[in-house]
Amino acid sequence: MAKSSIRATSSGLLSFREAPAILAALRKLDTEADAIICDGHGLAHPRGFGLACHLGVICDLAAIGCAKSRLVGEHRAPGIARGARTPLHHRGRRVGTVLRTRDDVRPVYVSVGHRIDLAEAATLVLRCTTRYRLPEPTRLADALVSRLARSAA
DNA sequence: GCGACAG
DNA sequence: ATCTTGTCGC
Repeated sequence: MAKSSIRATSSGLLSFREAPAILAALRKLDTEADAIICDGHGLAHPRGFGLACHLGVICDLAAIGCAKSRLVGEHRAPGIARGARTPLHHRGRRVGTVLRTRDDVRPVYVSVGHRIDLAEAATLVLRCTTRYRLPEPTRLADALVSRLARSAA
């Protein structure tokens, strides 16, 4: 698909593409989830309601957005050390935290999804990133998907 | 009006 | 996201 046409107009609609599959997967879990760490944004969104918000409200669970890149907002560069952070603002509002999860790696964009505040969200992300840039749950999911994609070929 | 734009 | 080449570090 051309990167310019449909992709451009569908920006900010990640929820509508991925939420159905994610919800189906959550229903298959043997154990009940306590919180959801999303590979995408929460409040740091064009309409203030990203994937993490959708999933949190629908599942009535704590949810946080932990995106690999910026969608909206402005910020300064956080310090170079793990744990360093800087606020993300959009339209005069604090919508997230740009957090360095490892020394000298690109920071992640943390934002509130549902039933959790920004400080707690950042803390949880840090607790899940003792070893890699992205939260362990996200890494495990990515690894599983690429493994399945490989075996499907 | 044009470009930017989570994964 | 997906693909691909090249480099870096444990």
